[in-house]
Amino acid sequence: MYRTHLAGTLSAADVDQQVTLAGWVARRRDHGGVEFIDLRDVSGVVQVVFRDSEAAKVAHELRNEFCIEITGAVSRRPAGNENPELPTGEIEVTAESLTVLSEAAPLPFQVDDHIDVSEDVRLRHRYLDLRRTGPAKAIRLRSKANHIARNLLAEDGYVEVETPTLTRSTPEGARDFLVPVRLQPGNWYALPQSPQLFKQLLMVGGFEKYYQIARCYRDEDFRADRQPEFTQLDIEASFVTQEDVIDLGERITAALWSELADYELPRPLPQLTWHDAMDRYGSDKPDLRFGQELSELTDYLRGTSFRVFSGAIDAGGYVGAVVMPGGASQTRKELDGWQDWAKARGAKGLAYVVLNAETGEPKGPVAKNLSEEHLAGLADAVGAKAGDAVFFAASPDRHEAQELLGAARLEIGRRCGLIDEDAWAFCWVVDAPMFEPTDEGGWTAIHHPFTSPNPDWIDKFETDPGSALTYAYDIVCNGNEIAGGSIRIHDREVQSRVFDVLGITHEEAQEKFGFLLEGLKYGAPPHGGIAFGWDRVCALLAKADSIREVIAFPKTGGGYDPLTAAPTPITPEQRAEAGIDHVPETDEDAVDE
RNA sequence: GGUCCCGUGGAGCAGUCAGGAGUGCUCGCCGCCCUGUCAAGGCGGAGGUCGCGGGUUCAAAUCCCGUCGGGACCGCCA
Repeated sequence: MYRTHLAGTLSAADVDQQVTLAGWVARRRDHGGVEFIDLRDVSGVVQVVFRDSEAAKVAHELRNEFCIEITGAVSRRPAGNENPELPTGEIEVTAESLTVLSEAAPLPFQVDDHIDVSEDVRLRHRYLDLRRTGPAKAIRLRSKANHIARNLLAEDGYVEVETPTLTRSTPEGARDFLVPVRLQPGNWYALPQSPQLFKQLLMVGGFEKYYQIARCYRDEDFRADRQPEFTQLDIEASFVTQEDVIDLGERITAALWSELADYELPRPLPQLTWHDAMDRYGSDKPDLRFGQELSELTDYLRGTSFRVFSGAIDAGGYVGAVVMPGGASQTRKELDGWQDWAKARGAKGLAYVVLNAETGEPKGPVAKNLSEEHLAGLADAVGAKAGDAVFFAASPDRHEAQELLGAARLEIGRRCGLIDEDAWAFCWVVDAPMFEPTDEGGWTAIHHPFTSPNPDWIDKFETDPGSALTYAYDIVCNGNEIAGGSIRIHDREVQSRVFDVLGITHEEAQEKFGFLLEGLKYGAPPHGGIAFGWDRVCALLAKADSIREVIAFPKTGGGYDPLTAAPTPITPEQRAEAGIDHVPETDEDAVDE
């Protein structure tokens, strides 16, 4: 045994105890005749004093982050020398012996909680970064989250099942990571984008309740909340309705937030339909921490001579607005800045009217184009008052215009300080559409192609694919989708009709996921599930800006791992052996995808 | 694929707009001093391809072009 006690657990109750401690030199304060060391281990920090001993001579050689072992007696600190900042501040350990277990080279950065270090440097020496309180705490929090979820699901009779990571491409829609197969040159595994099909087959397999903390892989561009490999808490159950899954999702979320964020979820959580969310917030993951709901003006402005609006209205589209409180006081430059902001996200611009702070009189370039009547009632129509700015979006594509307003709403929330950073606001978004139009005039699944239409549409979704609704549900927290799921199709006939709408031929369906369709033949139970974006959940609980904070060894934006320097080139031998360069003998050998 | 920001001793910054000697700050590092500190203190010292390449100029950290790396966002990611 290297030690008898943990540094951070010592207290006045241990006075006169002889203890052996092992850990790191967090800080040293050398006064010549007496030297203080803050000894840090996993439990915390305690002050070690070196004075008048052989050990004291060696102690002068200590440097930060040396790994050491000391033996000595616990004593109460001299009166007036207590440190109320430290849990162990009442006592100290007077070292009688000191062993240096491992010296530390000069550090690339200070292992010190109050020092700012760039993320790049932190990740390159992540093992040092993780010695710091904040980063360590985030990873420990994630461990607790895993534990909470596993406990709850196990008590509910859920079975943890691992599924393959070397598998076949599944149709989530992202780009696959591919792995060459030495034994079958020209054939490749795909890393799973999610365990979706496997978990459905586990339902066919009669497990009824499955979960897994599953690693998933998608080869797309990265963001603060995206990594090439990420984790889902993946759940599926048989003989469940949407209400059952929503209840389970809420119980898991409630347990996590109760235990890790000291927040009790107001259950049941509010449910918004997907269309409500779009109409009111311009987003399918609305941030409900603040108001500023959108106003639809399509009918109000019908008949306007302003071409930007009439064009959208006449095309059967949408005109709407969002209010920026106090926005009339913005300078011309700031208002122009909104145009650049809108253009940066692909819009033509962001029309606006400002209401004079004293008179409420509407002003601005757009105001000149609107009739007296439209201007007179505008403030009431959008819920604005004198001194506010009103931003408009108009488009033949209703959702496109709403999404622009939704993005503007979030920007307004940020700029006007409307968002309480300590607040939690959860909701479900339900009744999502099944399909959305593709650029080629066809249809694509909004969720995934195994999502069941709801009972209103199950017999007729082909007749109006754009309006058909699904049994799909997302849980949203502060504007983040933290989990999403659906009731699946368990009927081969329905599944095949969905493929028809998606323009997937029978042959293509067989080629891509024939194994699922085959499985559905043999008495597949009704089933559904949900998957939590685990990195995002943990990041929210940790109040972290990026999911990289809750990943032990994350990658940077380019998919680069600063610690291992992966990915790396391979040797010619590896290349030859992997079969990467295999050329199909005939065109028929190449799978057309 | 696109837009914006950043790159200066080991760490974090200032200096760049308005060109004039590698100039400055905080921390760390090395040496010496110091018996009650706790982000200890004092004195002294070392440490630089101003990301890289090219251009303009008498002169470039600074201006221009390109490039690499990092970050944020749009596209993309059901």
